[in-house]
Formats: sequence, C-alpha cells, structure tokens
Amino acid sequence: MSESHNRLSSDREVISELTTGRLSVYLRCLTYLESMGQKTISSHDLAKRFHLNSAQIRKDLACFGEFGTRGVGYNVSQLKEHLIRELGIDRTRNVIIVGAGNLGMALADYHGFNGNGFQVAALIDIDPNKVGRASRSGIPVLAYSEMRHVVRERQVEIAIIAVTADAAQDVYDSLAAAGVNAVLNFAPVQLRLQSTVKLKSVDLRINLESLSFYLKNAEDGVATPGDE
Amino acid sequence: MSESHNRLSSDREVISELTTGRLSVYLRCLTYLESMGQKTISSHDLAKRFHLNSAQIRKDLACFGEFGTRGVGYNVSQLKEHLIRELGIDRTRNVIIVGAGNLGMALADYHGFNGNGFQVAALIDIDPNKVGRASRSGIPVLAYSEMRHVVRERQVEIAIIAVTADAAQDVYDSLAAAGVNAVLNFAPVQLRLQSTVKLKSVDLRINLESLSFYLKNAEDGVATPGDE
DNA sequence: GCATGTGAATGGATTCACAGCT
DNA sequence: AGCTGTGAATCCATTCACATGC
Repeated sequence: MSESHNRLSSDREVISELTTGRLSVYLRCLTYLESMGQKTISSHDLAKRFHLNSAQIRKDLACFGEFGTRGVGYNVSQLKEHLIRELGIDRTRNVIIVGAGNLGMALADYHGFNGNGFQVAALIDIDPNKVGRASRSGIPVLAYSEMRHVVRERQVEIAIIAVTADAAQDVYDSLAAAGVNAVLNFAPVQLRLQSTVKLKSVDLRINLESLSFYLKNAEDGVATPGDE
Repeated sequence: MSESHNRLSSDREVISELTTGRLSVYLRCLTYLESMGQKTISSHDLAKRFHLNSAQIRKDLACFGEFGTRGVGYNVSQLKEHLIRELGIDRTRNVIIVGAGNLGMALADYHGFNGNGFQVAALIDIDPNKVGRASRSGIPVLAYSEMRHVVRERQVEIAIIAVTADAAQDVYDSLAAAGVNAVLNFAPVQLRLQSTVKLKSVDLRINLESLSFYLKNAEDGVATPGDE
C-alpha cells in the first residue's frame, strides 16, 4: 500500500497541534459514518461536513502514509482504526483529577473522559472532608498525600488540574515529580513548564472574554464572524 | 499622546482571536502586578512572565493606539483599564447556561463566570425534575420553554451550551432565534453556524486525545514539548 | 472520470532589527 | 541608556492546482 513510503518509524515529521486537533474531529466523524453504515468517504465529502478544505484533510491524513484509494476515497472503518492507533487511544490511559470541587467532580463523571481510551482512576483533594467520598458515578476522592502512590500504583499517565489558580503551580510540579507527563489544566494561570510534562490549558475565562470582545465590536459595527 | 494616531472609530483593523486571547492573559497579569503595587512594566518584563516575545506584546498592544512611554514602559493601571474597556468587560454581561447537568451546574458556580464583567442569570433544562431547583450558589434552573423569555427579560448576551452532543445543534439554533449572539459550546460536536451568532467551542475530548497523541509519540521517542 | 497525494503559491502570524522618542 | 512602535524578514499553515493512479 505504501510502497513509496518505506519510512522508518523515527523519521516521521513533526505534526502540529492544529493537525492533531483535526484528527480527533475526523475520528469522531468517521465513527458516526461507520455507525450509519457508510463504507467509504472522499476528502471532499468530509470537508463539506466541517468548514474545511479538502486539500487540508488529505494533507492531514497523508502524514501517516497513504490511506486513500484514488478515484474512490477512504475506507471509513479502516481509516477510523488507523486514527485510533495514531492518536494512541487504542489502549486505555488512566487519568486522575486533582481538585474535587464542583468542576473536578463534574469532569470525573464526564462521559468523554470515561471509555474509548481513557479511564478516570481517582479524584484527589486536600480537604479532609472530601476525602473518602466519591463522585456520583463512584470515582473515589483520595488524599493529596496519596497522589504519588496512586500515580505509580495505577499507572496514571494524564492528570487534570481543577484546583484554584493559586494552588495550580504546586499541583503541577507535584504531578511532574510523581511521574505524570501529560496535564490538562483548568486553572486560570500561566504555569511555569517542566520539560518532561506536556501541558494543555483550557481557560474558560479567556473564552468568555473573547466572546465579550466580539460583542463589543459587533455593537460598534465591526464584522468578525466565524468559529473557534 | 496619540497625536499621530487620529483614527476614526471605525477604521480599526481586524484583530485575530490569537491576539484577543493574549490580551486576556495580559489583563490577568496586569491585575496581579497592580495588586503587588507595581506602577510600570516593560514589554520585555511582561514577555518574561509568559513564554512570549516582547515584540509580539508591543504589536498586540499597539492595535489600539500608543500606550507606552519610550524609555519607561507601560503604566500598569492605565493599561489594565484600557484592556478592560477594549475587551468589553467594563460593564456586566448576562449569561445563561443551557443544560443543568454536572457540567452546567459546575460552570454556574465557577468563579470566573461571576463578577468582573459576567453574571450567570440562570440555568436552563428540559428535565422537569431539575426545573425549580438551583445551583449551590443559588442560580435557578428554569424550563427550556422559558429560554426565549429569559433572554429578552434579562438581556442575556452570552449562552453556554452544556447539553449532550445530540441536543446541541437544536439548542444553538434556538439560542440564535432567541437573540443571543455569542455562544460558548462544550458539547463535542461540529455545529452548523448561524451568521449572527459568534461561536467558541471548548472540546474536552479533543484536548485529552491530543495529550494521548503526545504520550504515544513520547513513547516512540518523538520530541514535542511546549504548551497549548 | 474521479479522487488522492503533493509541490508550489498564498496568506497569516511571529520575530527581527532598528529608527525614533523620553 | 532604555524602551516603544513598526517595516522587513521569517516561519508556519492553508489553499491551489495538477500529476498520478484507480
């Protein structure tokens, strides 16, 4: 299939965050198409479903080798399986959530975080009143002092920070020390990075302010439609 | 101060989302600096606090006119007030949250969503069991059928979608019809856009998958550090 | 004929580097 | 001397357009 692409496993080019984000989107779409019984899809049809350009989709997919058939398109199930493997969710990764407040609790029970490659193993909190309880779906709240132990014991690979802004840096550093190397941060702070730990931040406040900025300009008659 | 910049209010150039996101970050930093009693800051010092380039900060700030003093830097309080006005959060905007599940409830009580320019007026849900209740901090859950009315009555400008993926498009369309023109979407779907409604999406699943992708490649020895 | 895969062209955003002000 | 404001240069991502293969 990829006769011309006999690349060794390590010479793959660097893939940008923007591209991987789109791969997730494609995967979701392919899962849907498969459930509808569709067998193949062209980059052009895929592009129509989002606001994307078909060339971009082909480029994104071509990063990993040649997967389409000229004149036909892509095999839905095959491409889906391939993306699952490329994204590394063909096995389950354990997750802990640090901070068992409203947000942490909600995230623990969030469907997208349980199943299909991820599993929330525990919540962690310093508050002794919260320790020993559990989320609605039964995920236990453990003491902060147990964090290191849980990470090792349960082989936790990803942590979610859902504590207040002032505690986030300490938590991040402790997670790094405990051996976690991927963190999703919800605290509204600029964290000082450790080289071993990949960080993604979701800043709710920034998103709201960005909408406010748009509204303000719309009032003033400045046009700026579009998404994300 | 801006003698050379006598632009009329409407000739302002288009400002990218990337820039506005950074403006929010600067604002947060300036608020902190002000609370520490610092009077002025240079673009260089500001840049050191994030992982940014000082030229970028100057460019970002220069969008709105000349605010710094050569040889000195920027006046902290003055620049802060200016950003607050530029971001349109010098007045309070009302917000509703559609979907009073775990996530919606958590967001309703989220500190960043209440105060400093925003105010959550209500939660909305179809489930009759939820209607009439309230979040921990007292934000009421209203019926879905009331949405249109609440939006008009309370002059709601921003809506947050915290419903399941399959309901999100209907909610979005209803919000548009009700007159909301800014939406923050948490449902994992690609929404079909309306021209009058600005959309920002926060897709938690995509963020996790992106971390998984990083972990998978780190296993294979591909280097890709960095944030966001 | 039709759709992929991809080099070349375009379009944006970031960074450099320096003129100009305090 | 020090720092802003900004054209020019660079870097990265997206889009075009077409050769290639089913």
